[in-house]
Amino acid sequence: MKFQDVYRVVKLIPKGMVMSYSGVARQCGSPRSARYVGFALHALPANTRVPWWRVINARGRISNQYAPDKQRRRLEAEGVVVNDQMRVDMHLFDAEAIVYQKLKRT
DNA sequence: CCAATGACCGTAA
DNA sequence: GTTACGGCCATTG
Repeated sequence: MKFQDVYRVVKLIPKGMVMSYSGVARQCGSPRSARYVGFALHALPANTRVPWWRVINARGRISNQYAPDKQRRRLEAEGVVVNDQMRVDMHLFDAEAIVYQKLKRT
């Protein structure tokens, strides 16, 4: 599992949906590397086209400490509902199953 | 090479 | 619902 593996999976998250760090790690084939996913996203340049804002923690919370407001605005712009505690309902917006199907198809 | 470092997670109390 | 802790592992210095 490398940075590029993380980016490849994150790019498969559809607009208007989210995925947890651990979910991304699972779909990369390294289920225990959730922490590393955050490390990979942190390393992204500002102008990247990798949709890093669609990755939140497993409890549905925005845990980005660097640009939480930007992340929230981008999610809401796509139709993702973020409540006043920076939380998203993972039951409604989790894209892991969809990403899994996309990867399976290859 | 080795140790430290994370935008984390699951379990336990 | 909460806090605490150990495990995780590619990258970096």
